[in-house]
Amino acid sequence: MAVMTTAADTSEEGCGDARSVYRAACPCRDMLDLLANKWSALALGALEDGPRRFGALRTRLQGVSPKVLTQTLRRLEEHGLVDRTVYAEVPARVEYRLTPLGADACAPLAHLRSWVEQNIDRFPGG
Amino acid sequence: MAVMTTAADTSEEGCGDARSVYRAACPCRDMLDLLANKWSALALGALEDGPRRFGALRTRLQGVSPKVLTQTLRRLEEHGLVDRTVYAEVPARVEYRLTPLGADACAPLAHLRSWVEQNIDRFPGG
DNA sequence: TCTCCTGGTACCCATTGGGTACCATGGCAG
DNA sequence: CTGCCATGGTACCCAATGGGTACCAGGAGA
Repeated sequence: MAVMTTAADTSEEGCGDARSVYRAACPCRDMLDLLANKWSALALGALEDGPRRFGALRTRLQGVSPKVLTQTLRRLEEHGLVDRTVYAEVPARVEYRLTPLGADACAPLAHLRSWVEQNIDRFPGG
Repeated sequence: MAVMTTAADTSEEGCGDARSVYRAACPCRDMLDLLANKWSALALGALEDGPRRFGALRTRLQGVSPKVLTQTLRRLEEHGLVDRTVYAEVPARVEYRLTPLGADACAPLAHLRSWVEQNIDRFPGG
C-alpha cells in the first residue's frame, strides 16, 4: 500500500518538516489516497447529516456492494473519520457516524462532489 | 467499469434530470471516480502553475512510476482536463497543460490536498 | 418450522495498479 | 563511426484490490 520505494526519499525521512502530498514518504500521501477515493467521498457525504445504518448507506450509495461498503467504512473507521456503534438488538443494528475529524473532512469532499455535479455538462460526452 | 447493476437504477435511465454522484448510472459517478483519485489530484495540482513536461511531472509526483503517470495523464486528456502537446524535437519533448476545465477542477482538488496537509496531525498515528 | 430481517463474511474472479526492463530517435562525445 | 545519453514513453509481468454473488448468524414473528 505505502509505496516506500527504495530511493526517491533520500533526503526525506518520514517527512520531517515539509508536510506535502507530493512527497512519497509523507503520511499525507496515505491520507490523500484514503480521501481521494470515490466510495470514501460518497460515504462521508452520506453521513454528513447524521448517523446512518449500514442498510441506509447501502441504499444511498447506489450500486455499492456490501463488501465494498464494509471495506470503505472500516477503512474510514481505522483512520478516525467515522465511528461504528453496534447495538445489541435483534436483528443487529449498526450505526455509523462522523467523528469531528470526519465532519471536517466533509467540506472539501462536498466541494468536489458539487463541482462535479455542476460541471458535468462541460465534460466531453458528459 | 460503470457498474450498471441489473436493478438499482430502475427509475433512472442515464440520470435524466437529477445529476447526482449518488446515482449509479449518472455520468457524475465516472467523473468523481476520475477526480477522486490520488494520482489525478496530484497531477492536476502539479500543472496548476503552468505547463510541465513528462519528466518534470515525474519528479514532482514523487514515487510515481512512468506507466502510472502515463495512464493518469492519458485518462485526464481523454476527459478533457489536460492537453498534451508533442514537439518534434530531439529528444522528443512533450508538454502537458491544463484545459480551462482542468484549471477549474483544480480548485476543489487543491482544497482537498491542503486540508489533508493541514490536518494530518489530527489523524490517529499521523 | 419456515421465513424474514440486518449486517455483515467467504469465496471467487477480473481489473487495475504498479514495477522493472526495454525501446526509438537523433545529438554529441570520443 | 561508434557508442552513449536523454526523453518519453511501451511491453510485460505480478500482486493487490475492487467488486459480485452466495451465504451466514440469530432471534422475531407467522
